Amino acid sequence: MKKQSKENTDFFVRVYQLVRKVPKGRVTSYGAIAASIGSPRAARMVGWAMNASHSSKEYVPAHRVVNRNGVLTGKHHFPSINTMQELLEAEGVKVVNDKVQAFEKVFWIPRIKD
DNA sequence: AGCCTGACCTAGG
DNA sequence: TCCTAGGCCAGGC
Repeated sequence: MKKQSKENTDFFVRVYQLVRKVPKGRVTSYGAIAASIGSPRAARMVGWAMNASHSSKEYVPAHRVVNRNGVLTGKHHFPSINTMQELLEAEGVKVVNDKVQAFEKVFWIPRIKD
């Protein structure tokens, strides 16, 4: 079953919808998202999708997406390198040295099923 | 159609 | 423990 629904949402779109489901004050990892969409090895693509997220009409909380180490690897891609951290802190996520504190606790496991 | 890039992840030295 | 190398998938040129 290669093709799924006619919607056949592109890889990017799938990521966007999933990231949008990330609750405030929580973060997730690229690999987790990739795995949730069915491509655990496409973690890189997730980041790429984030880069194109600005293309998405809907708002995508890319700041809630970090790498497996809980480090804000994508902070450099934000308007300001401090934007990502401030956004997270504004949501209650503590970030120190560009790294999410209590990452395990704030880590949110994405799931397609609502 | 082929080569390069990228906000990652895992493994080996 | 830090550094290097490879694989991975999709998009851009």
